[in-house]
Amino acid sequence: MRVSKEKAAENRVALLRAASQLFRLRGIDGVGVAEVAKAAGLTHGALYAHFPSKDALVAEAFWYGFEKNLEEDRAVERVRRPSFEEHLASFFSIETRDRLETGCPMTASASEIARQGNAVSARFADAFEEIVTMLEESLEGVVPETKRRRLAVASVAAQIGAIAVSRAVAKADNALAEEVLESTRKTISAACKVETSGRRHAPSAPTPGSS
Amino acid sequence: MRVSKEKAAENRVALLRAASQLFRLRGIDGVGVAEVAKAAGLTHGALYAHFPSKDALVAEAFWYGFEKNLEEDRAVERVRRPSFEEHLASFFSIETRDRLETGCPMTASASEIARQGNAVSARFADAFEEIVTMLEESLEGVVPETKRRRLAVASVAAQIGAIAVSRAVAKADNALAEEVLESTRKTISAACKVETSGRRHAPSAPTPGSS
DNA sequence: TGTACATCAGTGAACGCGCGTTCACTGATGTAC
DNA sequence: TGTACATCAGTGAACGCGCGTTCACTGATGTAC
Repeated sequence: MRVSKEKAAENRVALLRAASQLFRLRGIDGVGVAEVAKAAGLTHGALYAHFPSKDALVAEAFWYGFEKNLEEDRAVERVRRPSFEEHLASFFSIETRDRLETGCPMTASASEIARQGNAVSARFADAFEEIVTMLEESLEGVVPETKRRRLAVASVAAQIGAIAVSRAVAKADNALAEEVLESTRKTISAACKVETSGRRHAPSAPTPGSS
Repeated sequence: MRVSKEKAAENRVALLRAASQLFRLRGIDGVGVAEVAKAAGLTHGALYAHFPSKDALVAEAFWYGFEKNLEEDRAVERVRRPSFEEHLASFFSIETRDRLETGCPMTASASEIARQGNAVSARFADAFEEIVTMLEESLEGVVPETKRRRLAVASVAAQIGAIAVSRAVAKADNALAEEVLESTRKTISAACKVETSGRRHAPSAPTPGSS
């Protein structure tokens, strides 16, 4: 039976949320459309009233999950912009690693995205750029302008790797899983410091004392 | 019909090679046992004479692919041990990124491994440690002993992330894909240098001049 | 060395199951009068 | 405002297909005598 426009819009969001979480948790190939629809409180047929194919659902669900994560970060930023070091502490935390189904889809599905179509690849690239921009802003006044983007790009790539590795080895060797996060964080932090030391660069912002 | 012991052993290796390459290329959930068997020149039934389940095949195929890659590196090392910078140049190269089905299974399947069982997780942890040890050796005489492992762990984690990201965005934005590799390599290299500068550490080895 | 026979790697049909997608149908919604 | 009706989100059966796994069978291999 037909439902109201508002209800239909709600159902669409419910489908995206369910798809997004399930894909992160069990992989894109590991979840069927029927399960996504059921988790959203619908039958599989209804899904095709909202998305033309599973591929289309994957692309939109990836973007939905990414935006939800970024919104949280932006909400934090409205209160106070976190420093680069604070971003790193969050990126490489055990909490981030253990938040699989609600965490960043880039990290949860990194190696699977390479096998998806152009639409998903483009969404991934956009998402990557957005996170890089956020990190670049946190480096203003800390690192010379010419180095900021390079450090931000490397930080995001390293984070995606460290979280994926930490999740992969966690079942077999939790100590190693934690070491990977901490070692990568420290190393990126050190790379940031080497770009900072020995020059004056930013207009006026002070370099905050970091451990 | 029964085959000779030698032929059976060859078939087992053919199954592992086919499984290993197909899983890297199209994902663990994206390849069925029948396709693996066919690629090895057998029928699916034969696969179960060698492996009790697909799960067992996955774990063994992962290790097979990893060992094949490590053997190549060891062959190179027998001629001349590459420097840390040379390892980085290889880790973050476009050639490495484009070698999906014969490249390191850790990189090809990073985010999928987290969803596999304990056996695969343990194999991943072992593989990670082996690569870290290789990198640590290349840092002897370059970086103080206490920092070597930290840098090696971070380098491998960062490489896995950078390659995964580069593959994910390549279809949509190849310039970004190349930037990710280069930026991450430079940043890890900088982190290595900051640990080197301003101290004497290694017994007697000279620090090679690197660009 | 030659013969008889047990072994077992490999074959291919069959199992139940879930996959992505289609479609005739339902019935509340939203609109035209 | 009340009535008639077109719209379309959602239902659920059905489609062909491939999945992982099992198993009766085959026949060359390897072994015991």
